[in-house]
Amino acid sequence: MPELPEVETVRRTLSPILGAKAEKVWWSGKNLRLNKPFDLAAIKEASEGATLESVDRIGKYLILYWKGRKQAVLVHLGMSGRLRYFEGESERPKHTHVEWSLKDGRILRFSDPRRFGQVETLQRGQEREHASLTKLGPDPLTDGIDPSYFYQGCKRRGRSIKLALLDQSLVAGLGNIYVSEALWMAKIHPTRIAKTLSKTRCENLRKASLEVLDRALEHGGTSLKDFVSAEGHAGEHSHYLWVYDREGKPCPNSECPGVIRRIVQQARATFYCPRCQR
DNA sequence: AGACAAACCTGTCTGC
DNA sequence: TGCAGACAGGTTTGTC
Repeated sequence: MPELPEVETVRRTLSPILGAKAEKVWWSGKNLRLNKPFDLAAIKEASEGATLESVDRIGKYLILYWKGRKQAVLVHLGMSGRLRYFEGESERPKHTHVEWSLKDGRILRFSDPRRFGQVETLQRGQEREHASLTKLGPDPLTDGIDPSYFYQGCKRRGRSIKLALLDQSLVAGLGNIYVSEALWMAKIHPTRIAKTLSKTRCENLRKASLEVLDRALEHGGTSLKDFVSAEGHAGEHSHYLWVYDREGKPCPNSECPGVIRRIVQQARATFYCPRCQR
């Protein structure tokens, strides 16, 4: 489901529960990503009895900081994960895996049908040292993307630009939807080898990536299916997508007579205009 | 380094 | 209506 704009939307919409105290942590008993053993004791140690102080985001990862705790809670939504709060008593939705009962009566829940998500702990102040975050590139929103870093990064990659952007090591946060969108905006063909891009075209792509993420964020993210904010609202950006999931439709560039095509790269769908992307 | 496949898991949609 | 198969927003792991 969620790429950077969706995860950032969740982060922002969690603000109403900042300052709330977690009374009790509940776990479904099922493991999450890669069936790694879920460490309930660690999650309790990081959050139970503590006040939610802040929520940060790096790439597609959320970090929940609880007051006075050395460990923070790291959350990744995978494909179908949701992190949202509920007002008062309510029936536990299917596929809920972690639940924080808050002292004010609300409940924070992580649910994830496919269980590709992740909930674990990491050391406060050493976030980037955590195994999941160590290989991530800069976060486009909080770190920005330095033009020469981005150009040099492309220069070092001998694979297609689609795959280079999808890999989180160059830039953290772009996923399958927004990579297609950014490449369309920059008029770059998805199979083009990253290192063959000129400095100018890299710069266009860098700017396009930032703009695509900003635009999606303004619309509260893209909900193709599962995604909802922490308040339970779907995002509106699916109505504004240029190429993603639009195979056979005309290129949104009114000057261009092209038709959107779908190809598969590394077992993942890519959408592009064969006419204006080179 | 990178290509490629498979793995993790469930839900939903398509075609016969 | 039923069933098999394909596919889905992500990441990791292993082999070549």
